[in-house]
Order: sequence, then structure tokens, then C-alpha cells
Amino acid sequence: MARYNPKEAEPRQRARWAEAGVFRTRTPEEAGGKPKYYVLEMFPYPSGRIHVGHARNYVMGDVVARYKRAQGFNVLHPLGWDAFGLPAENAAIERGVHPAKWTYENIDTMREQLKLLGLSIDWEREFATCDPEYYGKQQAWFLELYRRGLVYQREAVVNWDPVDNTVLANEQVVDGLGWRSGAVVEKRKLTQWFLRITAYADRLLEGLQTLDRWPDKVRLMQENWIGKSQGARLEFKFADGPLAAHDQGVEVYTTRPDTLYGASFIAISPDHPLAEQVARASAEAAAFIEECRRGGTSEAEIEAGEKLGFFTGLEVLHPFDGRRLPVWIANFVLMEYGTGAIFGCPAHDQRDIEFARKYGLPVTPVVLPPGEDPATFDVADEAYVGPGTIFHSDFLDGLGVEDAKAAAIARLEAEGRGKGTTVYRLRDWGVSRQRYWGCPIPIVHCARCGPVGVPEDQLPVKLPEDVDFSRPGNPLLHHPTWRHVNCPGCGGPGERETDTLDTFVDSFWYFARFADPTAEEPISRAAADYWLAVDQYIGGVEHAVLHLLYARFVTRALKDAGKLSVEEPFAGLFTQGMVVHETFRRPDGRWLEPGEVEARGGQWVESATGQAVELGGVEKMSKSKKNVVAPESVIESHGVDSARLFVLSDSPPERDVQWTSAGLEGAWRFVHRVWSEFEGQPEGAFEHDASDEAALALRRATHKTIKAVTDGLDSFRFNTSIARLYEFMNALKAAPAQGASSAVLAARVEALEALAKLVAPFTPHLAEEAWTRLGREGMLAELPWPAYDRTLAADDEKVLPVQINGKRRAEIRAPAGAGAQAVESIALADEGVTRHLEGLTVRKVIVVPDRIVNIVAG
RNA sequence: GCGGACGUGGCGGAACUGGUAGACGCAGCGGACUUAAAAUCCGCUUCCCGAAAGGGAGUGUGGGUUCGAGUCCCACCGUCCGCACCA
Repeated sequence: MARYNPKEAEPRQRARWAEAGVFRTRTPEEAGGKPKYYVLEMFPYPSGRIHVGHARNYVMGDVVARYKRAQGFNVLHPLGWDAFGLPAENAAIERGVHPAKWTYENIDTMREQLKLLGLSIDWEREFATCDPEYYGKQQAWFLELYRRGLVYQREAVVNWDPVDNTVLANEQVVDGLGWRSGAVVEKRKLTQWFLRITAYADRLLEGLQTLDRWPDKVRLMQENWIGKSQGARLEFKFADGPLAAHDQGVEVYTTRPDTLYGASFIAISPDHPLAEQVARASAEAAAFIEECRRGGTSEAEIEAGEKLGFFTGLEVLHPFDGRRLPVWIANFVLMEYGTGAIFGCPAHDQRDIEFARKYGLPVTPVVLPPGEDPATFDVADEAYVGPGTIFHSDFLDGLGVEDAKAAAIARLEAEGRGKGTTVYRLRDWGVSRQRYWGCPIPIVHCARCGPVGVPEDQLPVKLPEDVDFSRPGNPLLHHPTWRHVNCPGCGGPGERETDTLDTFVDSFWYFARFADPTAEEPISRAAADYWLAVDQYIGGVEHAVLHLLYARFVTRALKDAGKLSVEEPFAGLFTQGMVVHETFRRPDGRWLEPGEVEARGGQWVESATGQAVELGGVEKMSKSKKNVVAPESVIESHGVDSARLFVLSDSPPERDVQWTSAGLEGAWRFVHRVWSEFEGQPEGAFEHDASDEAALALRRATHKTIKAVTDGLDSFRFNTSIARLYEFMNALKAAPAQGASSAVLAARVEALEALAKLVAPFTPHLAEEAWTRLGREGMLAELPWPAYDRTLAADDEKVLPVQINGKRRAEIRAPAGAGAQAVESIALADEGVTRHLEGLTVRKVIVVPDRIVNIVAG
């Protein structure tokens, strides 16, 4: 018997699909009345080559796309390239290759690799974000948001990466280190461009409620990220001095206005304007602020969490009782949140009590926990943050915490000293980057007109190609001519903005561009109205906040600008797990590739030397640990269908899967078993016969499998769908074949047709080969999904376990749907049951129809 | 510290809304085929006692609810993820 030969079959099937153009997206007109379905995987960064870890993401999308197409949807399944970014520039610096050349060559390589996976992608819609055609459209909508006040410029303290020579967003700083370079991040003040996402904080929060096909985890992460909190702003006036004479004060934000009478100090951020003012007069204060800025973000320091303060010598007055409170500069107060100033209530805030104990400030409890005696209750080193009754607080005495908050706010508002407000943790995103390989910000700076947007007819603002990477810093700034242009406003001398957009911006809208990647406007309204929202978006959970939140923001902003109709870009989201793999390390610390080691006598050794190697742990595939597996090598040995099947079968899709050659072998065995099952099919017409038991059993297995696989695909449980297919194969092999009755042969043909169609989303090449082998015309890629017969998918007889006092003692057979009475009599008559009931009295019989019988006896 | 998820055989993992725990795969063991090996095919495989029939235990630990708990409730232990001095 011939072996299945994927090396020969797989390219043949891909050629058939390409020739027939089955994966070209159909226009709404061509699609007739078919409903649309948009499947999208987060697009790749063209870093060089793909490995099987990348492949899992695209294979999952492909399974969905093929399944939905078979179900009669008009499917859009495109792919593009997130092509701007630092690695291209680093390659330019290190190897002297132009970023564009490096990027497009990588794209060519990776496109060919991806095509080997047999993905049902419409390659006609492919684009790269570094195509001027794409980023020019991005500049157009960027200017639209600028006109609408959602893009603005301001001076800001930024995170400066001294190795990559660029600004990083807070989100790109991990434990005080640059997320790419790993360098210690410094603070610098620069004029930056920002996206005003904070204007949409509330709408983004509310919108989460509508995303019922998103993982709860991701919605929760976004909710926390937006960080809405209710509280009050209020002002503490200076007690004396020149500031008091000008009726000045310190504005603070609090979520606990109920504890105002417990206030014992005011703390301001080292970055607060008042702190800077104090520092101008006091070298000591200046030194303290300097110390705060230097320290800060490293994990160890925050863990230690030492509270540091500096008394400014200033005092303010309590708004209600007029007490004098000292103003301190404190290292734990953040300028970016609230007003950059707080009032300290040590008894009811843990940070405040640590601060108060350290500097000897008073501690006055004002919230009495339930059951405590007001005369004796006190706080030691642990603040009380629970519920209780307000005391020591004049007009608030006796109120609960929530009522006291409302009463305090009401009085502040009545006296014009403050007001209730909502504060968000979410901050605007700084999008300026001092790099070459990114989308130029389409602004010209003019001494007379200020920043002016480049007129639409002059877009795109293209990157110059002749750039010099031999100097550190931004090549656009060093370019001899590029930035010198006339002001579009007054015609006078102007200068281009030399910052480029953070590459995250490129991915904020690409899904909308796919609706019509050649449209004149950035987003074709008609095409987007048809295709958006994305029905199923698939990608890694690492994008749970940044990319997914900003894409939601930009979608809303563009909707408000009349460019789109949808509010939410991604109706369904699935966050898939990675492919992890064992790592191997020599005693000298050098990592070894999987191909360089082998198991000998239960011990891993380096093949070349026979030297023992250590296992370095199962980790995400990465070049640095050399545990990547190239798709080509797998395709060469087992074919791509085996690889697709394995990465989907061995773990649930949302969890990581460990790549093992044994697992791949298992998948390959299945591929081969399926193929050989289609060998030598009997010719002729056969008829179903319900009285033929063997035939009926096979038909039941077929229809049950169709149902189970369909349900699994609908709920993203690919691993269980595949398990059911394995089971079905076992049943099929066990069923009679040679010399069987006409009814069995009819059931067999039905089973094989279903099998070919059911495996098609997972192992599409194999499925087409099988279909042809069965003597069928056409391609499965164009054929409908199989339907199941409800009656055949359900059993007509059930096997029910019988428990006696909760222990399983026997099994009985009963017709499906039999009533409790009938089942009870069958059970009580069963010999296996009566044997265990000897000497006992039946007290109670519980029958769950079609499920279980439990007899309580004693 | 705050928020969340999860603990099931040697391993990856199944188990619908509380109803036969361990589907399916991997590894392992036994057998067939073969001069032999690979490949393939068939069988066994949670643990303990037993030749078997059968019995007992069992889903991180301890309690609880229930005729019945992997699933629900309480407490604890452990692992992973997110945020992190957010007032």
C-alpha cells in the first residue's frame, strides 16, 4: 500500500486553490445574499523568518475562515505586514542595509513561508504599513483627528531610552527598562505629539459592556487600565505668606472626602509646579526633588516602598475646621494622576500612615469600625480602610462612609471650595518617536503660523530614501534637505516635523483598510460598512490593552468624524496561546538547537560530541534560546497538515502548546490513517437500510461526529473537535468494510464524505486528496459544510449507571427519553442492582432521565 | 499590596446547565507482521488488593450544601497572568 505523500500532494492542492481563485474575496454583489464574515489574525512584524510558533496563530484563523466559508458566509480573510519598527533600523545601523530593503526582503521570505501553510488568505489585499500608499492615508486621518482636537502637542516628561535614542510610552517601559533595548530609562522633557484618548475614557469603558464575544479577562484588563474613580477636587488655601495674599492654594484630589477631618498633612508630587517653585528658593528642596527623580521606577525600590518627604515650610488651612496643615513634597505622589497633590489622612490610608509615622505627623481616626468603642479605638501601623461610622468629624459624625462622602462633597460645592469629579487612570498616548523607520508626522512648523498640517493633496509625506545611519539619533533631523520646506499656511520658511509616529499607530486602523486597500480615501466608507466590524479577531493576549484599546479609540474617533459607521472594531476576540518548546543548554551555557541534540539512554546529549546537555525549561520559541522549529523542516518530514493538526490538537487554543516531535508523529499517523481509509472504495450505488444494525451504528457515529465537530468549531474548542475526529476514525476502522452489505457500504460512503469535509478546516490538503480519492468532483474549499440528522445524532437507547447510596453498582439499558417510573422499574428489576440491595430497604429512588439512577437504601 | 485565572493519571488534556472522572493523544507494556529493524495493525494502561470475578481509594488540603460535587459555598496551600506608591 502506498504511503500518503504530502510533499507531492500539498503543493498540488495549493495550486488548485490558487488557480480557481477560491480565496479571492467576493464583492457583496458577487456574494449574492450570503452574510459576510471577517476573520483576521493580528498581522505579523516582518522580522525575518517565521517559525511554527507564529504559524499557530494563522492556522487558527484559517480554520475559522475555512469553516465559515463552508457554512455559506462571504468571507474576508486578508493578511498584511506591520512593517515599520526598530529592528529594521537596527539592521541598517549594524549591517548597512537600508531599512526598506531589509523589510521588503523579509516580507518576501515570510510570505512564501506562510503560503506553505496552505492558508485561505486573499493575497490580493496584502499591504505593508511601510508602503507610502498606506502611511499616506494614515497621515490623512491623523490630520483629521488633529483638526478635531484629538491630536495635540505638549511638553512632557518622557521616558528616554538612551540606547535606542527614542521616547518610550509608559507601556513600553518594563520595570524601569526599555522594552526592546533593556536599557535603564531616563526622564527627559520634550515637546511631544499626543492622541487624546482620555476624551473617550468613559465611552471606551461603557463599550466594554457590549463586547460579549471578548474574553472576560481582556475586558477586565481594559477596565482596570482605564481606571475610573469617583472623588472630589478641593483646594486648601495657604495660611500665610505671599501666596496667601494672592488667595492661592493647593488643589488636591481624593476618593475619600469622608475622611477630611482626619487630614494631618498635604503632600505634593516632586514634579508639582509648587515643588519646583520651592526648589528655586531652597537648594535642599532641589536636591530632594533630584533624588526622587533619580530613583523611582525599579521594581526593588517600589517593593521596598520607602516613603520619603521634604517639608516645604508652607502651611495651608483645612477647608472645614481651619486647622493649619503642613505641606510636604513626597516621593510617592504622582504628578500624572489627579492633581499631583493629596491630603494625607494617616488613619485610613496605608501610605499616609507610613509617611506620618516616619515624620511624626498626627494620626486621627475618623472612621469607626463596626463594634469598636469610639473612646478606645486607635490605629497603630495598619491603616483602617474598611467600612464604619464617621466620628471626630463635626457635621459628618454618625454617617456611614458613602453618605459622608456625599455630604462632604455637597458642603465643598456649596462653599465653592471643591467639587465632585471623576478621575481616570488612563493617560493620553505620546506618539512621537525620534526614529527614521516610521510614518512621518505630516506637520510643518512655521515661525509665524505655528504647527500647520500638510494639505491633503501633498500627502503622503514620504520618508527620504537617502539617509545616513552612521550618526546616532534621528536621521530625519540630520538629513540635509528633507525637513526644509515652505509653510503651507503662509508660504514662508518652514520646517517639517522630524518625529515619526510610534509604530503602534500603524495597527490602529489596518483592519479597516483591508475592507478596500486601494481606496482613494483612507477608509472606503461603503466597503467598511459592509465588512466591519471584524467578526473574529485572533491574536496574543499581550495586546489585550495597548493595541486593542487604541484601535477601539481610533474607531470611535473616526466614527465621530463621519469616516466609519461602527463603534467597536472587533466584535469577536480570541486570544490564543503560544507554541513553547524545550530548550537545551551545554554545560558552557551555550544554547543548542533541537536538531543538535538527541536522547540516548534516557539522557539528552549533543549529537556531535556525545556530551550531556541540560534541559533549560520549556519556553516560548525564540531565536536567542535556539528553540525555534522552522516550518520548512516539518513540512519536509511530515507535511504541513500534520503540523497544523498537531498545534491545534494537543492543547486548548487559548493555552500554550508544547511542541514535541512525538506529538507531531501522532498527528502524522492520523493523517496517514485518514488517507488510507479512502483507498479502494467500492463502486456502485448503495442504499441506506435502517434495519441493518452495523450500518445504523456507523451512521450514528457519523452524525454524532458532525455535530460534535461543528459545536467545537463554533466554540473555539479545536482540540476537542479533533479528538472527536480521532474517535470517529477508530470507529470507522472497526466497522466492517470488505464484503459488507449494501447498507453498510452506503453508511461507509456517507462516513467518508463527512470525514473529508470535517477534517478540511484542519488538514485542508489531505481533505482535498481524500475527496478526489473518493471519486468526487470539485474542491472541498468550495463545498458546503455537512449537516447532521438530529435523530441519528442522538441515541435511541441509553446506558444509565445505577448508584446505590452514591456508589456506582450497576448499569442498565433504557430507551432514550424513558420516564422516571419506567427507568425505576428497570433498575429495581436488574440483577446487578438487586444483588446489592439484599437486606436493605429502598428509601428513595432518584431518576434523572437519560442520565443516572440513584437508589437510597438502608 | 490590588485585581483575575487555574490546581484532574507518568505527560498534554476530556468531562454539557451538579449526574458513569480520566474521552482523545503522547509515553509505556504486550502481541501480530518481518530473517531483523523501522513503519503499520491489534490489545492493555488512574492507584492499591486480587490469578480472575470483584472490592477499596481517588480530581491541591480541610470543612460544608446535596440523593449525588472535578463542577456550588467557606477557609487554607500552591502555580500562573495583569496592574502596581493611582490618593
